[in-house]
Amino acid sequence: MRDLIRICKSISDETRIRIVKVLLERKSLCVCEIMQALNITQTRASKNLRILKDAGFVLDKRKGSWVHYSINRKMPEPYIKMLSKLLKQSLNDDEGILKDKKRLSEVVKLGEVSKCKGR
Amino acid sequence: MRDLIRICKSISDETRIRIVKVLLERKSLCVCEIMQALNITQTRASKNLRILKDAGFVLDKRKGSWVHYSINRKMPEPYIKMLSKLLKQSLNDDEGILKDKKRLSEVVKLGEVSKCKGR
DNA sequence: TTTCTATATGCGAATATAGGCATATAACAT
DNA sequence: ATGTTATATGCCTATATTCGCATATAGAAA
Repeated sequence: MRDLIRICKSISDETRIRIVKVLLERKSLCVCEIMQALNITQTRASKNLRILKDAGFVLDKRKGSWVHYSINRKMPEPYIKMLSKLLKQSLNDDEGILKDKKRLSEVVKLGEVSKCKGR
Repeated sequence: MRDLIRICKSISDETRIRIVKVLLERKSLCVCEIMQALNITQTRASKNLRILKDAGFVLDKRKGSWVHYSINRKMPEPYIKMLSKLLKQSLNDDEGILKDKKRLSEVVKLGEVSKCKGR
């Protein structure tokens, strides 16, 4: 019960839904790519990623200075699996989500030198 | 986005998950049956039912003095449909849920004259 | 070492949520 | 009409959540 509630709460927030939606677009993203894609502060990105991680929704992997986050596609709990699927099907016409994806493609494509020189 | 968040929030609470789980056991239940099954106050039952109703998870139907609530199985939003399915598969071994179901079967079977003379 | 860059986190303020008590409303019975 | 039962809701308090600021930590580079 506790787990289920934690998981549901983790996607009951607009910022975190947006994070999941951009993560579903790529194999993995580092925090600075996510904050640029969503146009949010670093604190906000980090804290919400922590919540998604604690829920089991995303995995993190340190690579030097960068931490790469990815959707947990390996051995997710059944709840996570179903909800990832739900989110994958959802909001694909949403204005805000489309903007995030657009910014994401720009950030990842151009490297965006000012921040995140990781690519 | 707003709808999705409202729906996820509606099942991010133990009381409401318990309500959905007992409602999944029957065609419909009135408020007093639900409050007895979960052993909670009337206020708590009513308020949480309202939240589930606003999310589109449950339907209500007045029958005289009683209001019968049921899972929205007719034309639920895709989100609701998937999440109902998820909840149907979930927590079937959960101690608390089993207790709720046990109390439910007693309440509905015996009529429990002290409250809810609706049956 | 010091100095960057990337990320995490403690604290505090604003806001949201849950649930109790009292009360309101609705339907029915007398 | 009055009373009784079922349900809903306004107000209040306790608790939780979100997020910004400042700061801490971690790794790479100089």
